[in-house]
Amino acid sequence: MVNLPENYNINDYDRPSVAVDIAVFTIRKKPCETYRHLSEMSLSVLLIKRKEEPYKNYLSLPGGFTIRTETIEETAKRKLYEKTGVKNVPISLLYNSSAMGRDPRGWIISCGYWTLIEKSQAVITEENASWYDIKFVYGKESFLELSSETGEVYKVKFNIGNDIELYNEALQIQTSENDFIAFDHAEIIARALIQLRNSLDTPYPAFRLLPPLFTLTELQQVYETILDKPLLMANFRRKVMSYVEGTDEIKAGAGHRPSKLFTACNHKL
Amino acid sequence: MVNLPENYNINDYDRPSVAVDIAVFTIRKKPCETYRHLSEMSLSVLLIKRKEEPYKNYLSLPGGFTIRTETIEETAKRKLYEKTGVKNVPISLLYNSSAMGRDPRGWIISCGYWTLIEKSQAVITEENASWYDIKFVYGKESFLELSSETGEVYKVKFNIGNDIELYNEALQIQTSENDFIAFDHAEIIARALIQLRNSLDTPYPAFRLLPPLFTLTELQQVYETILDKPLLMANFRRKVMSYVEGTDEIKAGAGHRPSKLFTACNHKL
DNA sequence: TCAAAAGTGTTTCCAATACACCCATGG
DNA sequence: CCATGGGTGTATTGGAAACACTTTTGA
Repeated sequence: MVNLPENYNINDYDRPSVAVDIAVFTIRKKPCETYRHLSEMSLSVLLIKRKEEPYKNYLSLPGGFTIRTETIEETAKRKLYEKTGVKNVPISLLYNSSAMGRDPRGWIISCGYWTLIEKSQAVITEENASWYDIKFVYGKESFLELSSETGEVYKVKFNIGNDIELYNEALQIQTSENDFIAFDHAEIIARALIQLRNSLDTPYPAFRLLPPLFTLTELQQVYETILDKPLLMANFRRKVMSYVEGTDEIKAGAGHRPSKLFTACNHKL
Repeated sequence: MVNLPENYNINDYDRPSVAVDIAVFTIRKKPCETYRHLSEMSLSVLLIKRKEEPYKNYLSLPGGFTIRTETIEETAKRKLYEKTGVKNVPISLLYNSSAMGRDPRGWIISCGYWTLIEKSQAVITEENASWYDIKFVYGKESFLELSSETGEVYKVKFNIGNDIELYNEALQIQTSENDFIAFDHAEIIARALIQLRNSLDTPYPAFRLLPPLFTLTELQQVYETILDKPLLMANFRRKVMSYVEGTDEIKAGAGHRPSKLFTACNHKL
């Protein structure tokens, strides 16, 4: 039996607006260079050029405000559906962004999520939304590079400090010099990319970036694109072999030996 | 340059109250059985018997509402400080709980956190707050057992399904039969315990449950208590040796060979 | 014919595991 | 003395990494 306190009025208390922002990643194939070579892949994130203030014309993540009939995760999935047409995919919580002043409209906290979708499943209807290739560039000055098909290239400088005392990743995003990403979405993007990179213990996330039938080389390319480093084929195959199932189908006609097509399977041996 | 949209009024939109709830764990030593034996340890969680409606007299996690001058994490740390006097400890996000009807007072979402504190650092002033030993009990019917020093024993039934399709843990908490835990705090407690168990890749979390000087057997006992299984000493020592530093101090007078005292160190070799 | 990818086998190395053994204490 | 915990060494195992090798295709 649950009762309410007497004279309780929820409106007596100050309340924030609650929004979600979602970093949606996909894998795109670049055009083949020669008839022999496989097409390379690139990792891309969905960004929307804002048409409204605040941050008009800045790049932002898809998102929106939650409503009382939904859980926050349901809001994130609904927004994902509205922007991409993709349904029924898992979506992971990143962190809650709630620093004072993060949104000039007032007290608005944002729940940051990330997810992966197969590009062919997505229908991007919103005119201002498009895929931006994304990669970390390490060097004297590390940065995150976002590049559009139309040739725009944006750089987000960042520092990642591994503070063992805090037992989690301390990330500093520097966008003050060249502001082009709305709100604190640069940090959400960077954190999502770190999470994505750390998510490949099993190939399940990678399966979500590929069609139902795929070659093991395609799966390996997904890994190599996300991790940004080459892997040895023999070892990679041993690693994922227990998660995939061979089919009778063959992918041929590519200027070299045809390859067997595989499907994801849920029964790890 | 950031502008606001014209005629924008944040009060035009429906907003939830936002709260935090924190699962605070500690390790307690049970009394020694004989002069020879070491004292056993138990894992405990801090619970508060509510004095107010709703859920008056039910057990609940420490927590409270966020305010606009704090981040949500700062709210969680402030609430931790108010209930335990403990400051400057890391605190980890679990998940956001936001299902409709989770709080009878209205639209209230809760950000669930968890943390570890050393018992001797905590000063529990609130009269209705106390430590409850906690452990998973597996069997035909699995449940989570909470027991107080005064002899109260509460059981929370649960189902954990590993849904590979969702790539995360699906947890079903059943408290409908014997309701004694307020709100959805049973789920937060269970999820926090799962996170805690999965957090022992490195001994850093375990260090937070021990005083600055500890024996390797104490560290191993912390592991064994959290994981609820025995570990082999030789292997455990090799595993943690690169994370600890020996001191000249010795713990003697325990009815057996004295043991060296160690400290946590941050420079993993 | 041959470059490129598909696919397999072998060796090495490291870390987790299991287990055996000795040491030191104090009641 | 001896139960109990403190502490170390060694053999085994399994998986990751590195590398060598063969097969198959289509322009």
